[in-house]
Parts: sequence; C-alpha cells; structure tokens
Amino acid sequence: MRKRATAKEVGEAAGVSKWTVIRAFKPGASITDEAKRKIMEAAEKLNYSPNLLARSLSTNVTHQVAVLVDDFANPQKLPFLESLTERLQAAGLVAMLININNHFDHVHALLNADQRLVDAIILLGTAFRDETLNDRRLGPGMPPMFVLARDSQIEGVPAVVCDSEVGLRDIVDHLYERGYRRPGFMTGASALSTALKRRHHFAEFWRQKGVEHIVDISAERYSREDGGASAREYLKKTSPEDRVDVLMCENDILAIGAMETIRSEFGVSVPEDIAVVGFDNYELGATPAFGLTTYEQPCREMVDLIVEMVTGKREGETISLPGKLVVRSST
Amino acid sequence: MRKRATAKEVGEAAGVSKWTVIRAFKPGASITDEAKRKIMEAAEKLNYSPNLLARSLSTNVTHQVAVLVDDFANPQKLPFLESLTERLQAAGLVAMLININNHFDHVHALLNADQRLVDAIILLGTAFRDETLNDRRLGPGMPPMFVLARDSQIEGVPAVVCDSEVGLRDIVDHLYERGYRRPGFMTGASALSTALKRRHHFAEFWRQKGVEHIVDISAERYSREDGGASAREYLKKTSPEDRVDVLMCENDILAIGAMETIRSEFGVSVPEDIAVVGFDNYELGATPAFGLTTYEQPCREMVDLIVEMVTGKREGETISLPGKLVVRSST
DNA sequence: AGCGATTTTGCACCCGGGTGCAAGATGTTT
DNA sequence: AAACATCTTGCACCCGGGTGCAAAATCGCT
Repeated sequence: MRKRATAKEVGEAAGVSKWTVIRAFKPGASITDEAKRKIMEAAEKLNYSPNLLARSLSTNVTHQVAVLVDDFANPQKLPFLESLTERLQAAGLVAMLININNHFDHVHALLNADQRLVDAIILLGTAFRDETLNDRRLGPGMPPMFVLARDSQIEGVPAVVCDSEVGLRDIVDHLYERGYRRPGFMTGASALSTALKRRHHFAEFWRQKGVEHIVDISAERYSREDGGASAREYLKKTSPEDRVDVLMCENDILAIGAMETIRSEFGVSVPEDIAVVGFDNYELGATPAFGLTTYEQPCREMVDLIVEMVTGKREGETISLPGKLVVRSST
Repeated sequence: MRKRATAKEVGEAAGVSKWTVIRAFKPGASITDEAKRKIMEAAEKLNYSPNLLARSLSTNVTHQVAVLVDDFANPQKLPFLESLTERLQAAGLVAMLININNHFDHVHALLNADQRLVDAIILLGTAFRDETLNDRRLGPGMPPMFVLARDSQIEGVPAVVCDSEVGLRDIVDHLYERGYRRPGFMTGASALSTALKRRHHFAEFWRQKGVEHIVDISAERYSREDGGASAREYLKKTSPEDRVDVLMCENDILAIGAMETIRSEFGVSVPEDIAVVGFDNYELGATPAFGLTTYEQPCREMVDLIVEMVTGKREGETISLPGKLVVRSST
C-alpha cells in the first residue's frame, strides 16, 4: 500500500524509457504526439503523477512558502490567511503554516523552513523583533523573507503594509471634523514598531490641529478582554468630566472590548459620551450592536503584492498601501 | 547564494566520510564522541543542517500534513488552526494549509497533497461530499485521511467530532426548562450531513418532549449577513403571535446575524420575545451585546485526538466528544 | 536513393541523504 | 600475544526525477 508509480514503471508499461516519461510531463519538451499519448494512457492506468519531492531535490525549487503566524487571537488573520493561500495556490505555490508560540519560536521556525527548502518565508503580521534575524544560527543562505501587514526595518526584508500615516490622518481629520477634541489612544503590545508608529502619527496629526495632549491607555495583549480591562481601569480612575471624548484603539478587537465595557459597566454611551474607533475593519464590527468606525486594510491588494514579490514578478521593496476609512455609528 | 552545505562537505571539513556525518545527525547511531564533536563543529561552522527534502525522498516520510479548509468565513476555523498547528508542530509535523475554493477544488487539493507525499491529510470541517473521494483520479494509494470537526460516513476515513446528539439534547433540555415551546431551527448549507444531523437531533429531542413542530429557516451560507437575511425574511412573513419563541442557529455566526436583525430591524427583544441559541462558542458571542447561549466544541481535545491518530498513537476510528453548554443572556 | 538538417530518444551522471553489509579499528579475554 | 567480540567507519547502491549530450530516428530536399 501507499506505493506510488514511478516514471520508470510508466515507461515500461508504455514501452519507452523513464526519461521520455519525464519529458511527457514537462511542458514544451520535445516528444512525439504518439509517445505522449501512450505514456499518458499508461500513466492514467498506473495512477502516476510526478513525485514533487524528487523533483524539488534536483531543481532546488519546492513551490512551498512558509507562512509564520504568531497572533492567532487576532481574527483579522483569517481573511489574510484566506487570501494568501488562495493567491499562492493560484501561483502554483502552497503555504506551510507555522505557528509561532512559546514552544516554537521564530528562530526555530525559520530554521525549520530553511531545512525544508521553502522558496520563501512570509511573516504574517508577526511580532518578531528585528534582532531575531541576527541570530547566529541563521546563516546567510536563508530563503528570501517578506513581511505582510507589519512594518519591517530590516535590511533586505521588504514589507507590504497598510499606510498608517494616511490612515491615521484620515481618522484624525474625521474625528476633528466631528468635533472631538480630547483624544485617547489604546495600544496593545506597545513595544512593537507598528503600534508605536500608529501612536506616533495619531499624536502628530492632532498636534497639527492644535491638540497637544493624548491620553495613553495600554492593554496587555490584543484581545477583547484586555481592551475591556484597560478601558475599565481608565474609567475607574478618571471622573466623567476629565475623560477623553474619543478613544482610538489600535485594532478592532481592542475597540470592541473597550466599547462593550464602557457601555455595559459604566453606562457611558457611545458615541455620545465617548466615541470609539478601531483599525482593521473586522467583519463583526459592522454589526448594529457595534457600528464601529474603523480603517480597512486593503487585504487583497496587499496579498497580491506580496505574492508578486514572492514569485519574483515584482521587485522586493517595501510598499505602503492606503486603506479606507469606514465611518459607522461609533463616532 | 542560497547554497546549503551538504553532508559531504561537512565530512571533508571534519576529515570523515559523508556517511559518518549523516550518522552524527541520526540519534542513536553508532559513532565516537570524538568524531561527533568534530562533525558538529564543522557543521556549525558551515551552517549545515540535513536537507529534509532529500531525507524524505529516501525515507518516504515527509513530516508534512495537508490541512484542507474550505470555509474561511467561519471564525471558528482560527482557534482550530491555531491548536492544530501547535499540536502538529509539537509532534514534529508541519501543516500545509490548502484553501479549497472555486478555483481549487477538493480533488485538486487531494492530488496535490498526494504528489507532495504528505504523511496525512486532515479535512478541517470541510463541506466536501463523500462522492468526492470516489473520483476516479484518486487512486488507492492516497495518504491516510482524517476529518476534523465534521462527520464522515466514508469507509476508512475516521473523524473527530463534537457529539451533536449530546449537545442538542443539552440545548433542548435547557430551552424546555426555560419554558420555550415553539422552536425554530436555522441551517446554513442544509445539504451537509453535519447540518442535517443537528437538525435531526434538535427535532427528535423536542418530539420527546411533546413538541412536534419545528419551524425551518435556512440561510444561504454561514455568514452574519445570511443569518440576518433569513431571519428578516421569516419575521416579515410571520405575525408576532405566530413566531417561534426560540431560534436555534446552526452556528454562532448565523445566530449573531439573526439576533442583530431581530433586535435592530424589528424591535423584537432577545430573549424576551425570541430567544437565540448558537453553536461553537465563538469568542465574541460572550460579549455583553450578544450574550449568546451556545455550545462549546472541545477544540483542544478534538485536535489532540486527531493528532494522535495522524501520528499513529491511536487507532483511526471515529470519535464523538461531548462539548459544553454555555448559557448566557440570550435564552 | 542519398544526403544533411532536425527532431526524438536513451544514457551517464547529478540532486542530498539513507540502508545493509563488510572491512577496519578497538577492546577484552585467555 | 593470539583469538575473539564489539564497535566504528566506508562503500555500493538505493529513493525518483532532472540535465546535457550523443546516438538514433525522422524529415526535407535534390
């Protein structure tokens, strides 16, 4: 059982050598129609298909791409994974999904991917530190790496990101126009460059409008509970008249957690007392219960670009794409 | 660039043959400490690690498992993917994530996985038809297959599922006890066996309690919009006094969609006028805005079992695990 | 028919590592 | 020191397919 036919066997069945069989499966190779027909017939009978492993060994191309994910708690990962696998498959590639966690760190994952000779490595919004890549175990021969939906300052590792500068300008413009003047910003894991960048632009655009002070609130992780917990802590220690009038959260999950806590535990209404803004346009944010104003990352375009880079159709250079402000009832 | 050191090269650097190098990397092989030390030193210097592709070619074991997913719209996939990748990795395996869609069907995916010589194929809650497996292109030599979070009637293809019989009995008991007597059931893609089974048990348990009539509502797909749309259609054509008093939805996404439409468009209150029940215990259902009563699938246990089957630690035989009723404010 | 041009096919040897066996090295016993 | 047991190492050949080249077959033309 579990015995695959080989080119040699097909050749014997069709009365040709194994090399001719291999040619029959190589588009554009020189072969007679007659021979090809016989071979295909025999191949079908024997249920033959080329062994991709063996092929990869000699061609040095595996058509496999490692996708590293370390934040499955973020539901935004799902649409990214969906688009990414779809596009990769359309390009003849397949994704090896690698879960980075406490038992399997980035260096492990990179070495593993390298050992499996993947054609490329995509870091999907992972929170890895740039120093990770300087690990001495990581030789110079690693497969090319790309970062998706997160910044990369690393030399030679291009990224495709949603332009947080444009995004936050749009958001701040919108909030200013709506009359909000006392902004707060909730970060998740604040040490990450993406977080810092968003925070930075948020503050910068408010400053340009004459608002100097930003209230900082930080959640432990990117989860609904943590968003709620940090909002709770803030509201507890701040009297109603001192509170922010709009709370920008680093992503939709934090925003939903915060919004729910604000409403249900403090009787504060959204957006009348405090407006809430998220980031990502997570599907459920659109539901009437939330009506979350947010900023949509151009997921499909981002994925298209990264796949073009991976397949070499496009030069590997960091690209920022503008997203789209989605205004709903929370502001 | 992108040149990996080979065992032969390491051997030359360490003054031994390539076979000795290979042994140095094979646990339990016979080799002197001295030789091993020299080899490891040379290996580190040359940044050598065994080429897993080449190894797989001769051992016929790839340590790769294909995971087929065709329903990325269901957020429940994310925790399953997370646990699954984590467990597989802990067992030394890696997941190839294959997206089944209009451009890449099940047969394609299976053939692709086979060509890549994966050790096993896991169908993650996919809506494939049993006939798919009878496709003539699928030979008898396919890798072993397992179904996760969905039923399998297929001979030789074991499944790990959440026991819908126990689950629905718990749900119906709970609803009956709360005093509901006019139940409705909302299915997604109703042709699927999982859906039919849940529907069947739901009706059966009500019958045992003397309630014969179940109102059937069906949504096109498993999405919030479709759940909302089918609830809308139902409420439109049914006068308040004729309506169900509890609506059981096949999963949480449908339930949330239905609940939101019921509340916001018809001013019907949940649970006073109509109670709503979901299935899966999707994380956001816990938020105060929804407070969705639901049934939690034992995700981690299910994944543990399927990984044990994949690794051969457990016999491949369909297993049903009981889940856990989670009562919240929607009932 | 005969010659050269072109296409098709077979072959030796490669990709990087794994296996079983036998030769070589080391160690133990008398 | 010889004889034997044991451990370590090298080797031939395997896994399944890919490459470049040369032999063989086919084609076109005079």
